[in-house]
Amino acid sequence: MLQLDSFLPYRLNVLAKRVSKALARQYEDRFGISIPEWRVLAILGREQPLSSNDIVDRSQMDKAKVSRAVTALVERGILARATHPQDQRLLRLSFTAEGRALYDRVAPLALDWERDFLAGLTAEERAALLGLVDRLEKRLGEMGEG
Amino acid sequence: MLQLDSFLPYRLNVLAKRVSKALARQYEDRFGISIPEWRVLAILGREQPLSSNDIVDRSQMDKAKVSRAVTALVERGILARATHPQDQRLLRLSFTAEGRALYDRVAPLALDWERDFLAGLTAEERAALLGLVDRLEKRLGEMGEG
DNA sequence: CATATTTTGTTTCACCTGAAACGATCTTGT
DNA sequence: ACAAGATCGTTTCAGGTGAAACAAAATATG
Repeated sequence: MLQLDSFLPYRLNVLAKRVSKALARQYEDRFGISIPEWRVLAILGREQPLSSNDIVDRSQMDKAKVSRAVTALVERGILARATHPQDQRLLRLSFTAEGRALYDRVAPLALDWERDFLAGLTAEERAALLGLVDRLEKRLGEMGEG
Repeated sequence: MLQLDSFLPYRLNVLAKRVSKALARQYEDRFGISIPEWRVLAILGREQPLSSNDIVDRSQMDKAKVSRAVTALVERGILARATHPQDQRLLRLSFTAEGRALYDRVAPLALDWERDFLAGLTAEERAALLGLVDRLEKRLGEMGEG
């Protein structure tokens, strides 16, 4: 018998969607950034420059979505889009000065929200949760799911 | 510094999306059921009859999405849509015989997939994960998200 | 009672999404 | 060097999405 309360795919989806929406409220209106745009920024905040494909790999977004988010961010002067010297198919995406400044304002907001969200968990519980997420991702890989 | 690897909103979203897609592969082609339709079935599988609003509450889908999924399932003869005798605004949704038969074939598929997916976790880890999801959902409620 | 307000589910509309087609570039094999 | 094929990112297009407007029905208020 399928018990939805304990059916993990269902529970994960509901939780993830609520978290995404709640977090988006922190930056959408204030900075005019969509969820896909925020994801691009978050990934570039860690590592730069990256190609669109790199972002696709790291974000699990499809390449059309990444392309649109990148285009919007470039048009707003937040990202610089250069081409790779050795391979002109590849973009080399990085923050402009303005983009870096924006990221430096948005990222703390996101981290603050996360801290508040996780306030009820101990450090051990947080680590355990991340560890479980890691293992489940790995399991998906083993199962041949992308 | 925002470390995306340990940023839970990001990790949850990537995981949930992959899980949803992988699971959807189990039933989409074989039974012609979309993800929202499957969710409606899963909820009705546990409790019947329900109104559309009940399904909205239990699924975190918006009411337009539920309305469309229900309409499609009714048109396919999978759900019966009766009106409540005391309140004619309310639908009383339940499986037809065909719908019950379909559910009885799809649900085991979903459970099998989940079992395979969770094969690497001990029973304790699974319980811990569900417990954490519960608490995070509750936390979102406290934060006024929904 | 009469009317205002609320609740339920559908529909509209502008936007988002992703699979597939595409042009451009690079790589492989001969 | 050349053709065939792969890879990268953009664009197209058919369909999905959700906020808001809506109609129908119930409830609350004076």
